[in-house]
Amino acid sequence: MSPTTDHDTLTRSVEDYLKAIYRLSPEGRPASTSDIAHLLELSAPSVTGMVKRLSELGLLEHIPYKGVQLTPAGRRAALRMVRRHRLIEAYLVRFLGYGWDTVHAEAERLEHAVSDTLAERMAAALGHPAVDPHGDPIPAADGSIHELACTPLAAIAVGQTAEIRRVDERDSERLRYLAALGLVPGVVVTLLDRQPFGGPVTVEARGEPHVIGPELAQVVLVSEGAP
Amino acid sequence: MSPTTDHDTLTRSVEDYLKAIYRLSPEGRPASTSDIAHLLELSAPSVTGMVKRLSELGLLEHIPYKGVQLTPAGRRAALRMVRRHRLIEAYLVRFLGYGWDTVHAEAERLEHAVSDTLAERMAAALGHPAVDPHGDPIPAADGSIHELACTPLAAIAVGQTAEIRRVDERDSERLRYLAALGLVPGVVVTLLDRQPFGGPVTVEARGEPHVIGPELAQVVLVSEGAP
DNA sequence: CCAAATATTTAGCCAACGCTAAATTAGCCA
DNA sequence: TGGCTAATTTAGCGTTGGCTAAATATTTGG
Repeated sequence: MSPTTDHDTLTRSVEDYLKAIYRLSPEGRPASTSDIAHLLELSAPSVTGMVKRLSELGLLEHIPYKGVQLTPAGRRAALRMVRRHRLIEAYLVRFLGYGWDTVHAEAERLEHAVSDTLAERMAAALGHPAVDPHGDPIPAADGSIHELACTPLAAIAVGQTAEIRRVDERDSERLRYLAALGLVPGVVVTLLDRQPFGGPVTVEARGEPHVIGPELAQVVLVSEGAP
Repeated sequence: MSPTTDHDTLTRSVEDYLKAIYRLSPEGRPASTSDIAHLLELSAPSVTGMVKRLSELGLLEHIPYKGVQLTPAGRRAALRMVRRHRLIEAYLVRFLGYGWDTVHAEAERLEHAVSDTLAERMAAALGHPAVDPHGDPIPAADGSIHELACTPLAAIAVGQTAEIRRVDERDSERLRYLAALGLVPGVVVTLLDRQPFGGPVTVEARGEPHVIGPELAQVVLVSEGAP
Protein backbone atom coordinates (compact mmCIF):
# COMPACT_ATOMS: atom_id res chain seq x y z
CA MET A 1 0.00 0.00 0.00
CA SER A 2 3.02 2.30 0.10
CA PRO A 3 3.05 4.76 -2.79
CA THR A 4 6.00 2.97 -4.35
CA THR A 5 4.09 -0.27 -4.41
CA ASP A 6 1.23 1.21 -6.31
CA HIS A 7 1.04 -0.64 -9.55
CA ASP A 8 0.02 0.82 -12.86
CA THR A 9 2.22 3.75 -12.02
CA LEU A 10 5.01 1.47 -13.18
CA THR A 11 6.11 1.97 -16.75
CA ARG A 12 6.70 -0.80 -19.18
CA SER A 13 10.40 0.01 -19.01
CA VAL A 14 10.44 0.02 -15.26
CA GLU A 15 8.77 -3.37 -15.20
CA ASP A 16 11.36 -4.71 -17.61
CA TYR A 17 14.21 -3.45 -15.49
CA LEU A 18 12.81 -4.95 -12.32
CA LYS A 19 12.23 -8.28 -14.00
CA ALA A 20 15.75 -8.27 -15.42
CA ILE A 21 17.31 -7.48 -12.07
CA TYR A 22 15.27 -10.21 -10.45
CA ARG A 23 16.33 -12.70 -13.10
CA LEU A 24 19.98 -11.79 -12.64
CA SER A 25 19.77 -12.35 -8.94
CA PRO A 26 16.68 -14.06 -7.56
CA GLU A 27 18.46 -14.43 -4.24
CA GLY A 28 19.09 -10.72 -3.91
CA ARG A 29 22.82 -10.53 -4.51
CA PRO A 30 23.81 -7.23 -6.12
CA ALA A 31 23.45 -7.19 -9.89
CA SER A 32 25.88 -5.24 -12.02
CA THR A 33 24.96 -2.41 -14.34
CA SER A 34 26.51 -4.07 -17.35
CA ASP A 35 24.74 -7.37 -16.76
CA ILE A 36 21.44 -5.52 -16.74
CA ALA A 37 22.44 -3.62 -19.87
CA HIS A 38 23.38 -6.84 -21.60
CA LEU A 39 20.19 -8.65 -20.64
CA LEU A 40 17.95 -5.80 -21.75
CA GLU A 41 20.10 -4.98 -24.78
CA LEU A 42 20.55 -1.40 -23.70
CA SER A 43 23.61 0.77 -23.28
CA ALA A 44 25.28 0.91 -19.90
CA PRO A 45 24.62 4.64 -19.41
CA SER A 46 20.92 4.11 -20.02
CA VAL A 47 20.91 1.57 -17.24
CA THR A 48 22.75 3.88 -14.87
CA GLY A 49 20.15 6.55 -15.56
CA MET A 50 17.18 4.31 -15.00
CA VAL A 51 18.75 2.80 -11.91
CA LYS A 52 18.95 6.25 -10.42
CA ARG A 53 15.24 6.81 -11.03
CA LEU A 54 14.30 3.39 -9.68
CA SER A 55 16.24 3.97 -6.51
CA GLU A 56 14.42 7.28 -6.06
CA LEU A 57 11.19 5.34 -6.45
CA GLY A 58 12.30 3.05 -3.66
CA LEU A 59 12.33 -0.01 -5.87
CA LEU A 60 16.01 -0.75 -5.56
CA GLU A 61 19.18 0.29 -3.84
CA HIS A 62 22.20 1.33 -5.76
CA ILE A 63 25.73 1.46 -4.45
CA PRO A 64 27.65 3.29 -7.18
CA TYR A 65 30.28 1.17 -8.90
CA LYS A 66 29.10 -1.78 -6.84
CA GLY A 67 25.70 -2.88 -8.02
CA VAL A 68 22.02 -2.91 -7.53
CA GLN A 69 19.65 -4.77 -5.21
CA LEU A 70 15.87 -4.85 -5.28
CA THR A 71 14.08 -3.54 -2.22
CA PRO A 72 11.14 -5.59 -0.95
CA ALA A 73 8.83 -3.36 -3.01
CA GLY A 74 10.97 -3.87 -6.10
CA ARG A 75 11.08 -7.57 -5.58
CA ARG A 76 7.32 -7.72 -5.17
CA ALA A 77 6.83 -5.85 -8.42
CA ALA A 78 9.32 -8.09 -10.20
CA LEU A 79 7.64 -11.24 -8.97
CA ARG A 80 4.31 -9.91 -10.07
CA MET A 81 5.69 -9.60 -13.60
CA VAL A 82 7.24 -13.04 -13.49
CA ARG A 83 3.95 -14.51 -12.35
CA ARG A 84 2.09 -12.84 -15.18
CA HIS A 85 4.65 -13.84 -17.74
CA ARG A 86 4.54 -17.48 -16.80
CA LEU A 87 0.79 -17.63 -16.42
CA ILE A 88 0.37 -16.08 -19.83
CA GLU A 89 2.73 -18.63 -21.33
CA ALA A 90 0.87 -21.48 -19.72
CA TYR A 91 -2.46 -20.08 -20.85
CA LEU A 92 -1.41 -19.54 -24.45
CA VAL A 93 0.00 -23.04 -24.73
CA ARG A 94 -2.97 -24.67 -23.10
CA PHE A 95 -5.82 -22.77 -24.71
CA LEU A 96 -4.59 -20.99 -27.79
CA GLY A 97 -2.40 -23.43 -29.63
CA TYR A 98 0.97 -21.87 -28.93
CA GLY A 99 4.10 -23.98 -28.81
CA TRP A 100 6.65 -23.73 -26.04
CA ASP A 101 9.02 -22.16 -28.54
CA THR A 102 6.72 -19.30 -29.54
CA VAL A 103 5.07 -18.13 -26.33
CA HIS A 104 7.92 -16.13 -24.94
CA ALA A 105 7.70 -13.16 -27.29
CA GLU A 106 3.93 -12.94 -26.97
CA ALA A 107 4.07 -13.10 -23.18
CA GLU A 108 6.80 -10.49 -23.13
CA ARG A 109 4.34 -7.94 -24.51
CA LEU A 110 1.19 -9.14 -22.81
CA GLU A 111 2.66 -9.19 -19.32
CA HIS A 112 2.62 -5.40 -19.31
CA ALA A 113 -1.01 -5.17 -20.38
CA VAL A 114 -2.94 -7.70 -18.35
CA SER A 115 -4.68 -6.62 -15.17
CA ASP A 116 -4.41 -8.49 -11.91
CA THR A 117 -7.94 -9.64 -12.49
CA LEU A 118 -7.13 -11.15 -15.85
CA ALA A 119 -3.98 -12.81 -14.55
CA GLU A 120 -5.96 -14.46 -11.77
CA ARG A 121 -8.69 -15.57 -14.16
CA MET A 122 -6.11 -17.20 -16.37
CA ALA A 123 -4.60 -18.87 -13.33
CA ALA A 124 -8.02 -20.18 -12.35
CA ALA A 125 -8.76 -21.41 -15.89
CA LEU A 126 -5.48 -23.31 -15.77
CA GLY A 127 -6.18 -24.77 -12.35
CA HIS A 128 -3.47 -22.72 -10.66
CA PRO A 129 -0.46 -24.41 -12.23
CA ALA A 130 2.85 -24.59 -10.38
CA VAL A 131 5.08 -24.30 -13.42
CA ASP A 132 4.98 -22.83 -16.93
CA PRO A 133 5.55 -24.80 -20.15
CA HIS A 134 9.32 -24.59 -19.75
CA GLY A 135 9.20 -25.85 -16.19
CA ASP A 136 9.81 -22.45 -14.65
CA PRO A 137 7.99 -22.11 -11.34
CA ILE A 138 5.11 -19.64 -11.24
CA PRO A 139 5.28 -17.35 -8.20
CA ALA A 140 2.12 -17.32 -6.11
CA ALA A 141 -0.08 -14.23 -6.07
CA ASP A 142 1.36 -13.36 -2.65
CA GLY A 143 4.87 -13.33 -4.10
CA SER A 144 6.12 -16.60 -2.71
CA ILE A 145 8.01 -18.84 -5.06
CA HIS A 146 9.83 -22.08 -4.64
CA GLU A 147 12.54 -22.80 -7.10
CA LEU A 148 12.99 -26.52 -7.21
CA ALA A 149 16.55 -27.67 -6.83
CA CYS A 150 17.91 -28.66 -10.21
CA THR A 151 21.27 -29.40 -11.73
CA PRO A 152 22.30 -28.90 -15.34
CA LEU A 153 22.18 -32.05 -17.38
CA ALA A 154 25.84 -31.37 -18.03
CA ALA A 155 26.61 -31.87 -14.37
CA ILE A 156 25.19 -35.24 -13.47
CA ALA A 157 27.25 -38.38 -13.33
CA VAL A 158 27.61 -40.81 -16.21
CA GLY A 159 25.14 -43.65 -15.77
CA GLN A 160 22.81 -41.57 -13.68
CA THR A 161 19.12 -41.25 -14.43
CA ALA A 162 17.18 -38.01 -13.89
CA GLU A 163 14.05 -36.22 -14.95
CA ILE A 164 14.08 -33.11 -17.09
CA ARG A 165 12.48 -30.31 -15.09
CA ARG A 166 13.20 -27.04 -16.73
CA VAL A 167 14.65 -25.48 -19.86
CA ASP A 168 15.70 -21.89 -20.50
CA GLU A 169 12.86 -20.32 -22.43
CA ARG A 170 14.49 -17.52 -24.31
CA ASP A 171 15.87 -19.07 -27.49
CA SER A 172 13.07 -20.50 -29.61
CA GLU A 173 15.47 -22.25 -32.02
CA ARG A 174 16.91 -24.12 -29.10
CA LEU A 175 13.49 -24.99 -27.75
CA ARG A 176 12.43 -26.36 -31.12
CA TYR A 177 15.57 -28.43 -31.34
CA LEU A 178 15.11 -29.83 -27.86
CA ALA A 179 11.47 -30.62 -28.53
CA ALA A 180 12.49 -32.47 -31.71
CA LEU A 181 14.84 -34.57 -29.62
CA GLY A 182 12.12 -35.18 -27.06
CA LEU A 183 14.08 -33.44 -24.35
CA VAL A 184 11.19 -31.68 -22.62
CA PRO A 185 10.16 -31.39 -18.98
CA GLY A 186 8.87 -34.63 -17.53
CA VAL A 187 11.03 -36.87 -19.69
CA VAL A 188 13.39 -39.20 -17.91
CA VAL A 189 16.91 -39.34 -19.26
CA THR A 190 20.05 -41.32 -18.53
CA LEU A 191 23.48 -39.86 -19.06
CA LEU A 192 25.34 -42.39 -21.18
CA ASP A 193 28.58 -40.58 -21.80
CA ARG A 194 30.44 -37.34 -21.33
CA GLN A 195 33.45 -36.28 -23.33
CA PRO A 196 36.13 -34.42 -21.38
CA PHE A 197 37.20 -30.79 -21.72
CA GLY A 198 33.69 -29.42 -22.17
CA GLY A 199 32.87 -31.91 -24.87
CA PRO A 200 29.41 -33.21 -25.77
CA VAL A 201 27.34 -35.50 -23.62
CA THR A 202 25.28 -38.46 -24.72
CA VAL A 203 21.88 -38.97 -23.14
CA GLU A 204 19.24 -41.57 -23.58
CA ALA A 205 15.66 -40.32 -23.75
CA ARG A 206 12.72 -42.58 -24.55
CA GLY A 207 15.11 -45.29 -25.56
CA GLU A 208 16.92 -43.09 -28.06
CA PRO A 209 20.49 -41.88 -27.56
CA HIS A 210 21.27 -38.25 -28.37
CA VAL A 211 24.58 -36.43 -28.49
CA ILE A 212 24.23 -32.83 -27.38
CA GLY A 213 26.73 -30.03 -27.00
CA PRO A 214 27.84 -28.71 -23.64
CA GLU A 215 26.02 -25.41 -23.84
CA LEU A 216 22.73 -27.16 -24.46
CA ALA A 217 23.47 -29.55 -21.63
CA GLN A 218 23.95 -26.50 -19.46
CA VAL A 219 20.48 -25.02 -19.96
CA VAL A 220 18.58 -28.27 -19.57
CA LEU A 221 17.96 -28.64 -15.87
CA VAL A 222 17.21 -32.01 -14.33
CA SER A 223 16.49 -33.35 -10.92
CA GLU A 224 17.25 -36.76 -9.61
CA GLY A 225 14.29 -38.80 -8.70
CA ALA A 226 13.90 -41.49 -11.27
CA PRO A 227 10.39 -42.83 -11.08
CA MET B 1 3.91 -3.42 -47.44
CA SER B 2 4.77 0.25 -47.62
CA PRO B 3 6.99 1.36 -44.77
CA THR B 4 4.18 3.36 -43.27
CA THR B 5 2.00 0.27 -43.08
CA ASP B 6 4.58 -1.67 -41.16
CA HIS B 7 2.98 -2.44 -37.85
CA ASP B 8 4.78 -2.63 -34.53
CA THR B 9 6.48 0.56 -35.51
CA LEU B 10 3.24 2.17 -34.37
CA THR B 11 3.24 3.51 -30.85
CA ARG B 12 0.51 2.93 -28.38
CA SER B 13 -0.37 6.61 -28.69
CA VAL B 14 -0.40 6.49 -32.46
CA GLU B 15 -2.74 3.52 -32.37
CA ASP B 16 -5.05 5.37 -30.03
CA TYR B 17 -5.17 8.42 -32.26
CA LEU B 18 -5.94 6.38 -35.35
CA LYS B 19 -8.67 4.49 -33.56
CA ALA B 20 -10.18 7.72 -32.27
CA ILE B 21 -10.18 9.33 -35.68
CA TYR B 22 -11.78 6.25 -37.17
CA ARG B 23 -14.45 6.26 -34.49
CA LEU B 24 -15.20 9.92 -35.10
CA SER B 25 -15.64 9.33 -38.78
CA PRO B 26 -15.86 5.75 -40.01
CA GLU B 27 -17.00 7.08 -43.38
CA GLY B 28 -13.90 9.20 -43.83
CA ARG B 29 -15.33 12.69 -43.36
CA PRO B 30 -12.76 15.06 -41.87
CA ALA B 31 -12.56 14.91 -38.08
CA SER B 32 -11.81 18.02 -36.08
CA THR B 33 -8.85 18.49 -33.79
CA SER B 34 -10.98 19.31 -30.81
CA ASP B 35 -13.22 16.29 -31.25
CA ILE B 36 -10.13 14.11 -31.21
CA ALA B 37 -8.82 15.94 -28.17
CA HIS B 38 -12.12 15.49 -26.38
CA LEU B 39 -12.39 11.79 -27.19
CA LEU B 40 -8.85 11.05 -26.07
CA GLU B 41 -9.02 13.44 -23.14
CA LEU B 42 -6.00 15.36 -24.31
CA SER B 43 -5.37 19.04 -24.88
CA ALA B 44 -5.95 20.44 -28.34
CA PRO B 45 -2.30 21.44 -28.89
CA SER B 46 -1.19 17.89 -28.11
CA VAL B 47 -3.49 16.68 -30.85
CA THR B 48 -2.21 19.22 -33.35
CA GLY B 49 1.32 18.06 -32.62
CA MET B 50 0.56 14.40 -33.04
CA VAL B 51 -1.49 15.04 -36.14
CA LYS B 52 1.54 16.62 -37.72
CA ARG B 53 3.62 13.55 -37.00
CA LEU B 54 0.94 11.18 -38.23
CA SER B 55 0.61 13.04 -41.48
CA GLU B 56 4.37 12.81 -41.94
CA LEU B 57 4.01 9.07 -41.41
CA GLY B 58 1.44 8.98 -44.18
CA LEU B 59 -1.32 7.79 -41.89
CA LEU B 60 -3.58 10.78 -42.33
CA GLU B 61 -4.00 14.01 -44.17
CA HIS B 62 -4.33 17.26 -42.37
CA ILE B 63 -5.73 20.46 -43.82
CA PRO B 64 -4.89 23.09 -41.20
CA TYR B 65 -7.91 24.60 -39.53
CA LYS B 66 -10.08 22.18 -41.50
CA GLY B 67 -9.65 18.72 -40.15
CA VAL B 68 -8.07 15.35 -40.51
CA GLN B 69 -8.77 12.33 -42.69
CA LEU B 70 -7.22 8.89 -42.49
CA THR B 71 -5.29 7.70 -45.50
CA PRO B 72 -5.91 4.12 -46.64
CA ALA B 73 -2.87 3.09 -44.57
CA GLY B 74 -4.22 4.92 -41.55
CA ARG B 75 -7.63 3.42 -41.97
CA ARG B 76 -6.15 -0.06 -42.25
CA ALA B 77 -4.20 0.44 -39.04
CA ALA B 78 -7.30 1.80 -37.28
CA LEU B 79 -9.44 -1.12 -38.37
CA ARG B 80 -6.78 -3.52 -37.22
CA MET B 81 -7.05 -1.98 -33.75
CA VAL B 82 -10.84 -2.06 -33.80
CA ARG B 83 -10.78 -5.72 -34.82
CA ARG B 84 -8.43 -6.57 -31.98
CA HIS B 85 -10.38 -4.61 -29.45
CA ARG B 86 -13.66 -6.29 -30.26
CA LEU B 87 -12.18 -9.76 -30.57
CA ILE B 88 -10.53 -9.35 -27.19
CA GLU B 89 -13.82 -8.26 -25.66
CA ALA B 90 -15.63 -11.21 -27.15
CA TYR B 91 -12.91 -13.58 -25.99
CA LEU B 92 -12.82 -12.28 -22.43
CA VAL B 93 -16.59 -12.50 -22.07
CA ARG B 94 -16.81 -15.94 -23.59
CA PHE B 95 -13.83 -17.64 -21.98
CA LEU B 96 -12.69 -15.66 -18.98
CA GLY B 97 -15.79 -14.67 -17.12
CA TYR B 98 -15.85 -10.98 -17.94
CA GLY B 99 -19.11 -9.08 -18.06
CA TRP B 100 -20.02 -6.75 -20.91
CA ASP B 101 -19.58 -3.85 -18.53
CA THR B 102 -15.99 -4.68 -17.54
CA VAL B 103 -14.28 -5.78 -20.73
CA HIS B 104 -13.72 -2.40 -22.26
CA ALA B 105 -10.91 -1.23 -20.00
CA GLU B 106 -9.10 -4.55 -20.23
CA ALA B 107 -9.37 -4.63 -24.03
CA GLU B 108 -8.18 -1.05 -24.23
CA ARG B 109 -4.82 -2.11 -22.86
CA LEU B 110 -4.56 -5.54 -24.44
CA GLU B 111 -5.29 -4.36 -27.97
CA HIS B 112 -1.86 -2.75 -28.09
CA ALA B 113 -0.08 -5.89 -26.95
CA VAL B 114 -1.57 -8.80 -28.87
CA SER B 115 0.09 -10.01 -32.05
CA ASP B 116 -1.79 -10.67 -35.26
CA THR B 117 -1.29 -14.35 -34.56
CA LEU B 118 -2.94 -14.14 -31.18
CA ALA B 119 -5.82 -12.06 -32.50
CA GLU B 120 -6.52 -14.65 -35.17
CA ARG B 121 -6.31 -17.51 -32.69
CA MET B 122 -8.83 -15.80 -30.48
CA ALA B 123 -11.05 -15.26 -33.51
CA ALA B 124 -10.79 -18.94 -34.36
CA ALA B 125 -11.51 -20.02 -30.78
CA LEU B 126 -14.64 -17.89 -30.90
CA GLY B 127 -15.72 -19.26 -34.26
CA HIS B 128 -15.07 -15.98 -36.07
CA PRO B 129 -17.83 -13.93 -34.53
CA ALA B 130 -19.44 -11.07 -36.45
CA VAL B 131 -20.08 -8.83 -33.46
CA ASP B 132 -18.65 -8.18 -30.01
CA PRO B 133 -20.61 -8.40 -26.74
CA HIS B 134 -22.05 -4.92 -27.25
CA GLY B 135 -23.21 -5.69 -30.76
CA ASP B 136 -20.42 -3.73 -32.43
CA PRO B 137 -19.40 -5.35 -35.70
CA ILE B 138 -15.94 -6.90 -35.80
CA PRO B 139 -13.97 -5.87 -38.89
CA ALA B 140 -12.63 -8.80 -40.93
CA ALA B 141 -8.90 -9.46 -40.99
CA ASP B 142 -8.77 -7.92 -44.48
CA GLY B 143 -10.20 -4.68 -43.12
CA SER B 144 -13.71 -5.00 -44.44
CA ILE B 145 -16.53 -4.15 -42.08
CA HIS B 146 -20.24 -3.88 -42.45
CA GLU B 147 -22.00 -1.69 -40.04
CA LEU B 148 -25.55 -2.85 -39.81
CA ALA B 149 -28.14 -0.14 -40.26
CA CYS B 150 -29.55 0.77 -36.86
CA THR B 151 -31.63 3.55 -35.39
CA PRO B 152 -31.55 4.82 -31.83
CA LEU B 153 -34.33 3.42 -29.71
CA ALA B 154 -35.28 7.05 -29.17
CA ALA B 155 -36.11 7.41 -32.85
CA ILE B 156 -38.57 4.64 -33.60
CA ALA B 157 -42.31 5.17 -33.70
CA VAL B 158 -44.58 4.54 -30.76
CA GLY B 159 -46.11 1.11 -31.06
CA GLN B 160 -43.27 -0.18 -33.16
CA THR B 161 -41.38 -3.36 -32.32
CA ALA B 162 -37.65 -3.74 -32.92
CA GLU B 163 -34.68 -5.78 -31.82
CA ILE B 164 -31.83 -4.34 -29.76
CA ARG B 165 -28.66 -4.68 -31.81
CA ARG B 166 -25.98 -2.57 -30.28
CA VAL B 167 -25.14 -0.48 -27.23
CA ASP B 168 -22.34 2.03 -26.73
CA GLU B 169 -19.68 0.20 -24.77
CA ARG B 170 -17.81 2.93 -23.01
CA ASP B 171 -19.75 3.62 -19.83
CA SER B 172 -19.81 0.56 -17.60
CA GLU B 173 -22.37 2.07 -15.21
CA ARG B 174 -24.73 2.46 -18.10
CA LEU B 175 -24.07 -1.05 -19.33
CA ARG B 176 -24.81 -2.48 -15.90
CA TYR B 177 -28.02 -0.52 -15.71
CA LEU B 178 -29.15 -1.65 -19.12
CA ALA B 179 -28.31 -5.25 -18.34
CA ALA B 180 -30.35 -5.01 -15.15
CA LEU B 181 -33.30 -3.86 -17.23
CA GLY B 182 -32.75 -6.67 -19.71
CA LEU B 183 -32.02 -4.23 -22.50
CA VAL B 184 -29.23 -6.16 -24.20
CA PRO B 185 -28.57 -7.08 -27.83
CA GLY B 186 -30.98 -9.68 -29.16
CA VAL B 187 -33.89 -8.61 -26.99
CA VAL B 188 -37.04 -7.54 -28.76
CA VAL B 189 -38.65 -4.37 -27.49
CA THR B 190 -41.79 -2.41 -28.24
CA LEU B 191 -41.96 1.34 -27.84
CA LEU B 192 -44.98 2.01 -25.70
CA ASP B 193 -44.72 5.74 -25.23
CA ARG B 194 -42.58 8.78 -25.82
CA GLN B 195 -42.88 12.03 -23.94
CA PRO B 196 -42.38 15.16 -26.02
CA PHE B 197 -39.52 17.69 -25.78
CA GLY B 198 -36.79 15.10 -25.28
CA GLY B 199 -38.67 13.41 -22.49
CA PRO B 200 -38.35 9.77 -21.46
CA VAL B 201 -39.58 6.84 -23.51
CA THR B 202 -41.34 3.75 -22.26
CA VAL B 203 -40.38 0.41 -23.75
CA GLU B 204 -41.60 -3.07 -23.15
CA ALA B 205 -38.94 -5.75 -22.96
CA ARG B 206 -39.70 -9.37 -22.02
CA GLY B 207 -43.18 -8.31 -21.00
CA GLU B 208 -41.92 -5.66 -18.58
CA PRO B 209 -42.35 -1.94 -19.21
CA HIS B 210 -39.40 0.34 -18.52
CA VAL B 211 -39.15 4.10 -18.54
CA ILE B 212 -35.77 5.28 -19.76
CA GLY B 213 -34.32 8.71 -20.26
CA PRO B 214 -33.64 10.18 -23.67
CA GLU B 215 -29.87 9.95 -23.54
CA LEU B 216 -30.04 6.27 -22.78
CA ALA B 217 -32.56 5.80 -25.56
CA GLN B 218 -30.05 7.47 -27.83
CA VAL B 219 -27.21 4.99 -27.30
CA VAL B 220 -29.34 1.87 -27.53
CA LEU B 221 -29.48 1.02 -31.22
CA VAL B 222 -32.22 -1.15 -32.63
CA SER B 223 -33.16 -2.50 -36.00
CA GLU B 224 -36.60 -3.30 -37.21
CA GLY B 225 -37.21 -6.88 -38.01
CA ALA B 226 -39.28 -8.33 -35.28
CA PRO B 227 -39.06 -12.06 -35.46
C1' DC C 1 52.39 -1.54 -6.18
C1' DC C 2 51.65 0.72 -10.34
C1' DA C 3 49.81 0.73 -14.98
C1' DA C 4 46.77 -0.98 -18.30
C1' DA C 5 42.34 -2.83 -19.12
C1' DT C 6 37.64 -2.83 -17.82
C1' DA C 7 33.51 -1.19 -15.60
C1' DT C 8 30.75 2.54 -14.39
C1' DT C 9 29.14 7.04 -14.25
C1' DT C 10 28.67 11.93 -16.00
C1' DA C 11 27.74 15.17 -19.61
C1' DG C 12 25.22 16.41 -23.23
C1' DC C 13 22.12 15.13 -26.79
C1' DC C 14 17.63 13.46 -29.15
C1' DA C 15 12.74 11.83 -30.04
C1' DA C 16 8.08 10.95 -28.44
C1' DC C 17 4.26 13.07 -26.19
C1' DG C 18 2.23 15.39 -22.99
C1' DC C 19 1.14 20.47 -21.09
C1' DT C 20 -0.02 25.89 -20.75
C1' DA C 21 -0.03 30.49 -22.62
C1' DA C 22 -0.15 33.21 -26.56
C1' DA C 23 -1.03 34.03 -31.39
C1' DT C 24 -3.70 33.20 -35.33
C1' DT C 25 -7.53 31.85 -38.29
C1' DA C 26 -12.42 30.86 -39.27
C1' DG C 27 -17.11 31.60 -38.91
C1' DC C 28 -20.92 34.27 -37.80
C1' DC C 29 -23.87 38.09 -36.96
C1' DA C 30 -25.17 42.67 -36.97
C1' DT D 1 -18.17 44.23 -44.12
C1' DG D 2 -16.18 44.53 -39.54
C1' DG D 3 -15.62 42.71 -35.41
C1' DC D 4 -16.43 39.10 -31.83
C1' DT D 5 -16.09 34.40 -30.45
C1' DA D 6 -14.60 29.94 -30.87
C1' DA D 7 -11.49 26.80 -32.89
C1' DT D 8 -6.92 25.90 -34.06
C1' DT D 9 -2.13 26.32 -34.27
C1' DT D 10 2.51 28.04 -32.61
C1' DA D 11 5.81 28.80 -28.97
C1' DG D 12 8.05 27.14 -25.33
C1' DC D 13 8.52 23.85 -21.74
C1' DG D 14 8.82 19.20 -18.94
C1' DT D 15 9.35 14.13 -18.40
C1' DT D 16 10.62 9.55 -19.87
C1' DG D 17 13.91 6.85 -21.60
C1' DG D 18 16.99 6.03 -25.04
C1' DC D 19 22.04 7.22 -27.15
C1' DT D 20 27.39 8.49 -27.70
C1' DA D 21 31.63 10.45 -26.03
C1' DA D 22 34.29 11.54 -22.26
C1' DA D 23 35.59 11.21 -17.47
C1' DT D 24 36.34 8.45 -13.47
C1' DA D 25 36.66 4.42 -10.60
C1' DT D 26 37.91 -0.40 -10.03
C1' DT D 27 40.35 -4.44 -10.94
C1' DT D 28 44.02 -7.06 -12.48
C1' DG D 29 48.48 -8.47 -14.18
C1' DG D 30 53.21 -7.72 -14.39
